[in-house]
Amino acid sequence: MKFSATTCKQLTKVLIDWYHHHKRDLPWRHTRNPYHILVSEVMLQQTRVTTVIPYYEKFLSHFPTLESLASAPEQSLLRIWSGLGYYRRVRYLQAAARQIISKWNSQFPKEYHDLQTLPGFGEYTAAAVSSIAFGHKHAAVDGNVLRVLTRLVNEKGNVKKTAIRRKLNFAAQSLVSSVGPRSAGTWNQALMELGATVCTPQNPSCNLCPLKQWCSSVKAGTQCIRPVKVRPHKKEKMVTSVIVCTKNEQFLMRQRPEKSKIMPGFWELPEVEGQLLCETDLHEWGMKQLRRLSSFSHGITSRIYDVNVYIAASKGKPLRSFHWVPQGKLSTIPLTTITRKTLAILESISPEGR
DNA sequence: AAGCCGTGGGT
DNA sequence: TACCCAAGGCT
Repeated sequence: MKFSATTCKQLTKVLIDWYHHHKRDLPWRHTRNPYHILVSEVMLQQTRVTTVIPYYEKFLSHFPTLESLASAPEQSLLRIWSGLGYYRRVRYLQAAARQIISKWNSQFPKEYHDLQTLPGFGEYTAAAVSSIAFGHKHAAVDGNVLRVLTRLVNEKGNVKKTAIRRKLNFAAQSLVSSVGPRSAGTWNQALMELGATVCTPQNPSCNLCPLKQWCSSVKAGTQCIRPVKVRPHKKEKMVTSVIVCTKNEQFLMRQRPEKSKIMPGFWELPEVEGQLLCETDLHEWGMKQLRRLSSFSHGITSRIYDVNVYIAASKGKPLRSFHWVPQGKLSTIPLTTITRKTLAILESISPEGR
């Protein structure tokens, strides 16, 4: 499982050379600012590069420094992050910024073990930041690297298991240890780039791969069945109804509670489980049903929602938990994606707002 | 350790 | 359509 010192030297040199010729031009590859690199790493967690790019630019234009992030109101954080998903990430990011200022005297920690004490920093992010921003030799093992290494050594175990992870982490560490001084970040990114563009989950381009000569899977012809995948649970189907209730250019909305497990602090239109069949519930909410407009599909983690959109009219006093939000204020508060999709449908039907 | 946390794009 | 994800971390 362990590569020889000679193999490590050759393999890393070949891949780093390949990287210099084939790397994509990405915004976070033009900076050495550890905070900016951190923002990119957090955004890229479980999120595609093409999705991240506009969010990265927008986020840094609003919060260009650790200090500006640390002092930002939570609502403005959530608003900028809205649509990117995994909203806990941005809360951890702000908590980390505040810790760096308070516990580290505003000096960005350079050591892997110091970085790992910060909220939102797991093994991967600590290794990525310490190597990319500071050149420290820690293996950043993400999903791409896991796949590349699995194929390289033709690992047939389940990469979700910690025992297998340990083996692959060990191989990754032996490789990063062999690169030249200050090249650890380049090496880690090269390995990830290979996984993202050549050693892809489906139909890997082995003919284009600079590591082909060392790849055990290519020798065995097993690259397409590595890594072995375990069947995830089927997504649970759900039905919900969103109610658009307007009055005087205002929308009836509520804010999700801070203790909510999902999307805490975000604003949303009134929503109930299932189809909206009778109007009696609506009356309690201070609404009366007018008509069903349309429906759309939206997935949230392990569930897939069939979202029905209804238009209702205001009638009497709304529940205390609801607020009238002026249309012009919608762009200043964090909205759930279901709410943004619903408002977009409305917009497409009557562009001027009603 | 396994399950949860979002989303949009590709097949 | 239904399924597969994409630079993970936390509980």
